[in-house]
Amino acid sequence: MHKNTSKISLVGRPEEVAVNLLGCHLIRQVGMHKLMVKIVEVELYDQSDAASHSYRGRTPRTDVMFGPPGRAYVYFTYGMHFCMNVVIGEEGTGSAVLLRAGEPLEGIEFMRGQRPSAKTDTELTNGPAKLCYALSINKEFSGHDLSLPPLKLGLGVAVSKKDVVQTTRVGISKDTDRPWRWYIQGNPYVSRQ
DNA sequence: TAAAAGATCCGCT
DNA sequence: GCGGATCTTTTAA
Repeated sequence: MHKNTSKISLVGRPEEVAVNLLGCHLIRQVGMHKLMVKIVEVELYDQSDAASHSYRGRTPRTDVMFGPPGRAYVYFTYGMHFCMNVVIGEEGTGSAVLLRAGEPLEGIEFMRGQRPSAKTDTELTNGPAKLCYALSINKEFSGHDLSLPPLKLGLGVAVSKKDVVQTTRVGISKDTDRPWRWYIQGNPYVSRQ
């Protein structure tokens, strides 16, 4: 069995940091509603990576990627969607982990209200932008410290290595061969098995 | 100042 | 499976 550390490690070998975010909880407070998901799919992006926003260095948008670990990096894409990352690595390092999918644990009714186009519950949070809609996360959260409400990262249940699949990333056109996507095998909320 | 690309989602076929 | 929606960010001229 794997030991469950008392603290989420966000510095160290980036691949390890990324895979260890699987099973962690993301907790969002919206007024009286408490929402919680388990992270089931992640992707790693870093400075050496042509697919990463940090590849060309620090810009106004990517500034938080180079900031201290444990903050949210939220960006607006395709003219209509938000995606959320967890900034990792020491300050000055442009690396982050994209949260691509989650499994609702609490507040699923609120999430249904946030996702009117979802025909089934799995469609609530089985994609990076869907996750942001379900949890009501927008650009205002970019730079937010994830140890504080109303958006927190919490320890979940440790995921066994044998339940983790490692593969290439989704939706990118550069550095497509990097095996920097991880997901929990068989979890129905994974965007693409 | 302009132009292109983009870590996606949805509806339609 | 495919294409349209829609607009911020970045880069180049």
